Amino acid sequence: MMRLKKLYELLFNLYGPQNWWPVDEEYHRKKGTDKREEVIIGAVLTQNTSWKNVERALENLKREGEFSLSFIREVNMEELKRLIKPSGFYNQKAERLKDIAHFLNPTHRVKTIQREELLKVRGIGKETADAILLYAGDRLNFVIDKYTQRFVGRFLRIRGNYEDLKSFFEESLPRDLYIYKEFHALIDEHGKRYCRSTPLCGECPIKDICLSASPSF
DNA sequence: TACCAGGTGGGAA
DNA sequence: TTCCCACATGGT
Repeated sequence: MMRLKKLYELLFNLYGPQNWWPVDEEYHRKKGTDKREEVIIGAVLTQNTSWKNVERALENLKREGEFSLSFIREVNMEELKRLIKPSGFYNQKAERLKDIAHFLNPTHRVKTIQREELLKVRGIGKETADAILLYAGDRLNFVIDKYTQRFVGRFLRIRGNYEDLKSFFEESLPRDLYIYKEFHALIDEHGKRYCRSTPLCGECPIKDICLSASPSF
């Protein structure tokens, strides 16, 4: 079986660095806000939503509000819903953002918070928790999403639940933050281009190493 | 028109 | 435990 690290290198050579998580560095420099809070807000807004729609919501927040948890805490609920509306599921997401913003107050710093604590917050599931820990907290937590499950299912014939796959990646890869961040983003990029739910295997540039001749999911 | 997108929580089986 | 559904906007 092709080693995971080799697969990472293959995708990296194919697509180049993805530089996730995208944040507006200049905005945070000027405003003196914490870019990690933009990651947290984006992680909730992107739940089952295309990033394009999340960007619209983030633009609204930038224009009429602020990328900060203190803003989320203070803003009126109806106003928050209006701002994040383009990202869909805005009723739930507004409530979740409020919950998270109150939970991640200054006594709970992202750099030291435990995964189990994050998972207790309503609206933070495993994927969102790991995305926050990895991209906002620089913690070695590999993020598993639908693309990742599809990818290892097809390319490596490996299936399992969230924790199984997370352990597989974490035990197989070097403990390197850059690789964790890039590999997850690269898998998503490949998933968007070719390894879709209805895959474009004929056009896939790495179909030769795929173990799935007839993808079933 | 139908499907999908950087998921989660809750209830039924 | 596993499966199914609601949650909602916007692109293809």
